[in-house]
Amino acid sequence: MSATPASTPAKKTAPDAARRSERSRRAIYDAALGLVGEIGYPRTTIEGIAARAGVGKQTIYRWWGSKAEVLMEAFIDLNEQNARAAAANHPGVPVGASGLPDTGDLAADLKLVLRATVDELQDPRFEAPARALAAEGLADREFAEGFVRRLLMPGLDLYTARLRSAQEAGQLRADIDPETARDLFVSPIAQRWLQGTGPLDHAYTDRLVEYALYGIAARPATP
Amino acid sequence: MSATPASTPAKKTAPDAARRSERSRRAIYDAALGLVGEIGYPRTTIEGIAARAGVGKQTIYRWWGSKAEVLMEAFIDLNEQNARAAAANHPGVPVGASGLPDTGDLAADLKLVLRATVDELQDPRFEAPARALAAEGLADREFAEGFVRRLLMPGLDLYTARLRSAQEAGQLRADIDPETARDLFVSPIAQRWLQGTGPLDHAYTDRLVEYALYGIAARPATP
Amino acid sequence: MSATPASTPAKKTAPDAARRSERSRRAIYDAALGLVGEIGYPRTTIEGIAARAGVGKQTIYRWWGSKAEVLMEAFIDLNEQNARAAAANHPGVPVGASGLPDTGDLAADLKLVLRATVDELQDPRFEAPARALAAEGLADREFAEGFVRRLLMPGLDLYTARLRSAQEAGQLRADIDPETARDLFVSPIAQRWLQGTGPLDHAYTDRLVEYALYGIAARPATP
Amino acid sequence: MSATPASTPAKKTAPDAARRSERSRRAIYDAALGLVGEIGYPRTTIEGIAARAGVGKQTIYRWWGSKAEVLMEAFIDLNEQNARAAAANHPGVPVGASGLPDTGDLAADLKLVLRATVDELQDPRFEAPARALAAEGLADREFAEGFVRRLLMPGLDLYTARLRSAQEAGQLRADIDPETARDLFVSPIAQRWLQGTGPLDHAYTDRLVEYALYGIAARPATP
DNA sequence: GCTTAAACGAGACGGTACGTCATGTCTTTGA
DNA sequence: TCAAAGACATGACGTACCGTCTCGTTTAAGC
Repeated sequence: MSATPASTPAKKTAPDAARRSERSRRAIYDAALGLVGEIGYPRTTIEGIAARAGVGKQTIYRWWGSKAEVLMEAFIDLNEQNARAAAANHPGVPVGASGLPDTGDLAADLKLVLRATVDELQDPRFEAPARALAAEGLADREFAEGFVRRLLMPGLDLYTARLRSAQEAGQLRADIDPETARDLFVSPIAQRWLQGTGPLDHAYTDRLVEYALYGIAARPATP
Repeated sequence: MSATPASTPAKKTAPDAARRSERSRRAIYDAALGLVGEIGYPRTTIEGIAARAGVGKQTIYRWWGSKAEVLMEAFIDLNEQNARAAAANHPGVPVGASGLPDTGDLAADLKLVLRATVDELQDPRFEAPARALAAEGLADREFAEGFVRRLLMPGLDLYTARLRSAQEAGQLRADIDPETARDLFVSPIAQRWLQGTGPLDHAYTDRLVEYALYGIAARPATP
Repeated sequence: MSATPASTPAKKTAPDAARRSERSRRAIYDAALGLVGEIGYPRTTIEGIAARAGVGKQTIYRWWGSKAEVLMEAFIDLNEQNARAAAANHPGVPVGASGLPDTGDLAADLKLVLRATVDELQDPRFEAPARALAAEGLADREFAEGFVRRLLMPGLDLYTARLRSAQEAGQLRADIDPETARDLFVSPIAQRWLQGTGPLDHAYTDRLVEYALYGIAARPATP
Repeated sequence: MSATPASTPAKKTAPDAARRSERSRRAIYDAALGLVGEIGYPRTTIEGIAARAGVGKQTIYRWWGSKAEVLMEAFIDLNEQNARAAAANHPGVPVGASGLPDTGDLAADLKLVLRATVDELQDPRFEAPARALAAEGLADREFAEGFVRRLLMPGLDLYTARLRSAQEAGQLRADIDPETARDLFVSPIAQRWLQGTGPLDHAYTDRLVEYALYGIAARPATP
C-alpha cells in the first residue's frame, strides 16, 4: 500500500519520495477535505489548503499536479480509512468472492447493496468531495480516466462480479452482458445523484431491481 | 400570457430588456460556444468571450450572472436553432404526440431514438458545451436545477411520454412507473457519456432496450 | 455679459443655447457643488452629478467638456450669487475704483483685505471646489489658463490696482512693478493655502504686509 | 510593553521588506517617471506602470497605496540620485552650514539660488512629476502632508536657515520671522510655477529679492 | 393651436482601469 | 537540507465610470 512508486509525476527532478513528510501529507488531506466540505470545491484553493495545513504551497505542487489530484488522493485515503474501520467493526459479514453479499437471492442482495450505496452517496462527508471529483472529471478527460479507474471502477466491478456469479448460478440469462446489466441498476442511481433528475431513495432502487430483472414489457397472457 | 411579470429577482436595478442589443446577444452566444469548443470551458473566460464578441464585459454581467449562465443560454439557443432547422428540413416526419416516433413497435422506436441520441451526444459541436454545463451543475446545485429543468427534462419527458403511450397501448406492464422505466434506457447512456465508464455505441443501446424490456433474469423453462 | 457667441465649442452641431433648460443647469451646479463638498472631487463623477441632478448624462456632455468645467462654472455661479448677496447686504461700503478699500492708509487696507481673503479661503463651502479646480489646473495647462483668467486674475487684479493707486499717491516707490509687489502679499497666502507649508492666520498676513512694505533687511543705523 | 513595537500599521499582513526585489523597485520608478513624462500623470495608470516595468500589478499594490505614492518615491529617488551626481561633480563648492551659498552677501546669494531654483522648476524632467505630486496634494490632505514633509520642506528649510544665518550676522532685522521672510521669496515663485499667474524668469526673482529685502514702500526723504 | 424639431431623462453600449485574488515559479530563511 | 514562508509575473475577476449612442418624452418655436 505504500506510495505508488511508478506514478511519480517527475517534472524537473523527481522529488525523493522516501524523504516525504507523512505529517504534511496527512495535514494536506485533512485541509483539502475540510475546505471542500465547508466552503465547496470551487472556492477551495491550493493556497487555502496550504495555509490550513500549515504547509508551504511548494510542498503541494511538489507532490500533486492540481487541486483535483490532491482531493482525489485525499478522498481515496478517506475511503481506505473508512473501509478499514468498517472491516474492523463488522468482522464476520459473509460476502461472496465478489465482495458483495451473495446469499443466492440476487434480487434481495442487489436491493440491499443498492440501498446502502444510496445512503452512502448521500452522506455529507462523501458527497462534497465525490461530486467535486466527478465534476472535475467532466472537464478534464485525463483526470476522468484516473477517477474512473481508481475510484469508480473498483466499486462497479463488484456489481459486475456479483452478476457474473449469478449468471453462473443460472439466475441470469446466459446471453446477458454483465456490464450492460450492471448499468441498468447503477447508472440510474448515478444520474439521479449526479444531476438530480429525480428522487433517490430506497423505493426507487427497489423498483430498479424489479424492472431490470423481470423487464418492463407486458407479458403475453399465459392462458 | 404568463410573461413572468412577478419573477423579477432584480439585483441592483433590473436592466431594461426592451433596449437590449440583439446583435450583442448573438455575438456573445457565438463567442461563448466558439471558445468552449476551441479551448475548453475552464480556459474560457468572461473577458475572452467579451473580447471575441467585441462587447464590453459589463454587457455580459448586465444580462448574465456567470459564464455558466451565458453558456447555458447559448447552448439552448443553439439547440433551438438546430431544432428549427431540422423541422424545416424534414417537414413530414410522423411522430406521436409525445414528439418521439410512435410506430407501435416500442422496442424499435426506442432503439432508433437512443441511437440518434448517442450520435448527437458525440457530435463535437454539442459535446463540449454540454459536458461543461453538466460539470457546472455538479458544482452548483442551483445551476443544476435550471440545467435539468431547461435542458435535460424536456428531452427526458419525451421518453416518459412515449413509455406512457406504450403503457396505454398495453405494451408495458400497467404497474410500471414510467420515469423509473425511462431511466433504465437513458441513465446508462448518460453515465457512459458523462463518466466514460464504458463504450457508448449502438450495440450498447440496443442491448439496453432488450434487457430493460424483457428483463435479465433467467426465465423459468416454459414446459 | 451675455453668452459668448464666438466660443461655441461646436463639436458635431452646436446645441441651441436658447432652448437650454435653466432648471437642469441649476440642478447640475447644485449637484456638482454638493457632491464635491460631501465626497470630494476625485470621487465625484459625472454619472453621480447627473443622477443627483435628475438629469441625463448627455445633458452634461452637451454643455460641458469635463467635470472640471462643470465645477468651474458652478463655482463661478456660486461666487456671483455670493457677490450679489454681499452687495445687497452692504450697499454703502466705500471702495476705491479698484474695488478694494482705499482709505489712503495702504498698510491698513491691505491687512484688512488679506485677513478677509484668508477667512474666505478657509470657508468650507469655498475650499473644496476651489482646491479641486486648482488641482485640475495643475494637471491640465489649458484648463489652468481658463481657471486663472476667469477666477484667479479678477481677484488678483484688485490688488494690482490698489497698489497702482498707492503708487500714484506716492506711497509706493515709483520703480516698483505692481504685479511683482502684489505677489509679495498674495503668493505666500496662496502657497500656504494650496500646500499647507505653514499656518495661515491673521498674524501671518499682517506680518507679510509689514515685511513687504518696509523690507526685511537691517537698516543702517541712523545716527 | 506596548505592542506594535514600531510603526507597523499593517493592513492585511505587512510584506517582508527584506525580501523585496530591488530590481522591480527600480523598474517601477523608471516606468512611473517615464510615463508621467510621456503621457502625463492623469493618463498614467498603475496597470501601465506595471506593464512597462515588467512587473505584476500586485507588486505595486504590495508596496504602495496609490500611483501618487509610487510617483512620490520615484521622484524622491530621482532627486537623491541627482543630488549625489551633483555632489560628485562639484566636490568643492563652498556652502554655508545651511546648504545654500553663504558668501556674506545675502542679496547676491538669494538671487543666485532663486535663479537656479527657477531653472530647475522648468527642467522638463522635473516639471511633470512635480506638478503631478502637487496636484495630488491638493486633492488629498494626507498625501499633501507627506509631500510637504518629504519633498517641499527640506528645500524650504535651506532658505530659512540661510535667513537665520543672515539674521545672526546682523543683515536682517532681528524681529523678523524667518519663515515668513522666506515665503516672500519662495511663494511668489511657487505660485507662478503652480498656477501660471505670470512669467517666471530671472528678472522676476531678482526683483523679488530687491523688494523683499528693502521694502516697496516709498522712503521718507532723508534730508 | 398644431406641428415639428430640439433638448431632455434614461440607460445600454464598447471600453479602460480599478483593486483583489489565485495561479504556479522562484528565492530567502530558519530549524 | 529541506520545507515554511512568501515575493514574484501573470492573468481573470467583478465593479465603476468613461464618453457615445439610441430610445421615447417633454417642451418651446414657428407656422
